[in-house]
Amino acid sequence: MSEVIMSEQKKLQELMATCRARGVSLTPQRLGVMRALSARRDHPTADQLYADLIRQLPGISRTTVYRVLETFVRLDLVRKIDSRDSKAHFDGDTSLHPHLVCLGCGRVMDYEDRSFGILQPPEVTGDGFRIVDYAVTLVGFCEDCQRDNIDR
Amino acid sequence: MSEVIMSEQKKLQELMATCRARGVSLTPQRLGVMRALSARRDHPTADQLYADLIRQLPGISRTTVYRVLETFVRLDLVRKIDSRDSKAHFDGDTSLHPHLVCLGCGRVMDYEDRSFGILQPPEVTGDGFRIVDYAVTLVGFCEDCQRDNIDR
DNA sequence: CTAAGTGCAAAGCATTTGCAGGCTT
DNA sequence: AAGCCTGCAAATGCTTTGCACTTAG
Repeated sequence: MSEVIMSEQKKLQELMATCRARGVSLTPQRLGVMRALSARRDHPTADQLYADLIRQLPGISRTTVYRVLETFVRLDLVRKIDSRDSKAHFDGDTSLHPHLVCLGCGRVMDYEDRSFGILQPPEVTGDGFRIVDYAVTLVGFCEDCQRDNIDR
Repeated sequence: MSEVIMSEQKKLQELMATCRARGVSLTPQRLGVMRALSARRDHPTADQLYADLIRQLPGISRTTVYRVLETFVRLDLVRKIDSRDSKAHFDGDTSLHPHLVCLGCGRVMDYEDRSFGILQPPEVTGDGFRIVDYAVTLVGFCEDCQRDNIDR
């Protein structure tokens, strides 16, 4: 728990610093989205964040959540993750680490071993493709979905 | 070129064998989709395949392309790939290998070194997540998109 | 023959956009 | 005050679905 709180505080400070440095407004919506994202240890979709936020920030719109997340990605505060459920998921931890994607419920989580799948791709491949990033995704079924036997 | 032809032939034979074995119909549409997919060495979207097919199989519908691909995935003839462009891409090679995803044009291709990123994830993680598959995706810009300087 | 497969049109979702009004700096 | 942000509603784009017709086996 203290870990989550810690990173939440740190993340909010990072947001404030970045807004100042990059000259973007620090709005209650942006603060709220960052807080909502940091409060979870899974990697939620825009809509899940909207559902979380509507309680604390009544009147916030889905559109704003999408736009704020887009801004955060542009500012390198948040990483957008491709999942298998045709929804974008978001991770407040922008460092490179492997993810678990559940085929049952669509949840995206961190894999416990953060050093797993550390690769050294070349900057440029033999056919001239310039590599700027990579992702390692472990796919399967989370504990809950195994129990529920919802194997899709 | 002979490689592509080879794998196309092999793939069509695999399709026929699988249809027989699993009791599903071998329709011209299914044959066409498999041929269209095998004819490319990138990993196209359903819509790209539809565009390729409309010439050889006038009258084929987009819906059918989607449905045929879904069937192929179910029959393990084709693998569905998550990309970054919010479109599903399809790969006739179902074996595990790394992909290149271009942020410029959205193209998905094979990475030349097929043994790159071979990992040994555990069957079950410490928190009970059962791993059944994984993906290694290298993200960047293909040669064409570097030339065009379309860096989005 | 008959179940499986196809085509069409319409629906379904996640996400984006245009625009008018509101809020940060 | 000035422009960035937000909210609403409508639009977009990929994909799926309902239904009647067709075709493979």
